Amino acid sequence: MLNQTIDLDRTFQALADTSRRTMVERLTLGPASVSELAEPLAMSLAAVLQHVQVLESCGLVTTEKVGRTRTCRIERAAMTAAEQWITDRRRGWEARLDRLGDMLNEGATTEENP
Amino acid sequence: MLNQTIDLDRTFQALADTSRRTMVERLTLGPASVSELAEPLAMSLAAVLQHVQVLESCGLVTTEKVGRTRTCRIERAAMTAAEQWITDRRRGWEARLDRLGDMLNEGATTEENP
DNA sequence: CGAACACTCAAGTAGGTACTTGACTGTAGT
DNA sequence: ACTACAGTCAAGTACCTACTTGAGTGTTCG
Repeated sequence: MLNQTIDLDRTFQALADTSRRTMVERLTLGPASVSELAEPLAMSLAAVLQHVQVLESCGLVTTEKVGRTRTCRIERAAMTAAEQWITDRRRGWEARLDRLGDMLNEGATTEENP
Repeated sequence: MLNQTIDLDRTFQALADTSRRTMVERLTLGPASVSELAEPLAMSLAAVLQHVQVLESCGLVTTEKVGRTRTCRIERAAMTAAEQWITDRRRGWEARLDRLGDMLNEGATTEENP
C-alpha cells in the first residue's frame, strides 16, 4: 500500500516512451491484439511484445491469450493513480498561489489580467 | 510545436523517479535552494544537482542563481501537459465505456454494480 | 497433414540513467 | 585575508532500456 511510489515510478516510466503512449492511445479506443498494436510502429514484433510487458508489469494494461492471439486492454486504475499524483501537486501549488494572491491584494488596489 | 511528444517523453521520464518527485512535491510548497531539496534525500549534492538539471531540461522547474545559492521553483505548464495527456486518454475511454453501457442497456433490463 | 500465423524466448548490443568521488569556483561572514 | 559555504565540473562505474536477430511453440485453416 505504501509501495505506490514504486508503482508510480513504473507507471510514469512506462508513459515516458512515445511507442508505449501510442499503444495506450490505441487501447483507449478498445482492446487490440499485439500485432494490431505493432501495426503503426516501426519495430519488430518482439520489441512490441516487450513494450506490452512493460505496460502490463505496471498495471496499465491487462492481457489475455485466447487461441494464438493475445488481447490487450487498458486498466483505468494505474493511469488514474498517475493522474492523481499530478492533480494533488496542482492542488498544493494552486492553494499556495491563492494565498500569495490574497497577500498581494491586501496591499494593492489595482490589478491586471492580460 | 509537434515535438510535444519529445517533451512528454522527458516530462514523464522526469516524474518516473521517487527522488525527483520528492523534489517536485517540496517545490509545490514554494521555491527552494538546491541544498534544501537535497536535505531529505540520501545522496550527494552533485547527484541532486543532476536531478535538478533533469527537471529543468524538461521544463518542470526553472532555476535562478542569486549570490551563491540557486533557487528552484516549479513551472506549471510542463506538469499540466502531462496531466492533459492522461485526461485526454481518459475522456476517450470513458466515452467508449458510455457507448458500451448504452448498448448493454438496450438489450438488458437488469443491472448490477458490485 | 502441412503451411501460414501470432506470438514467444534467449541472447546480444548500443546507448542511457543514477549515482559516486574528488578537485574546483565563486560568494559570504568574521 | 581566510575560512566556510553552496554549488559546479569531470570522470568513472554499475545497472537499466530499447531495441535486434534467430530459433522456437502452439493454433488455425485449407
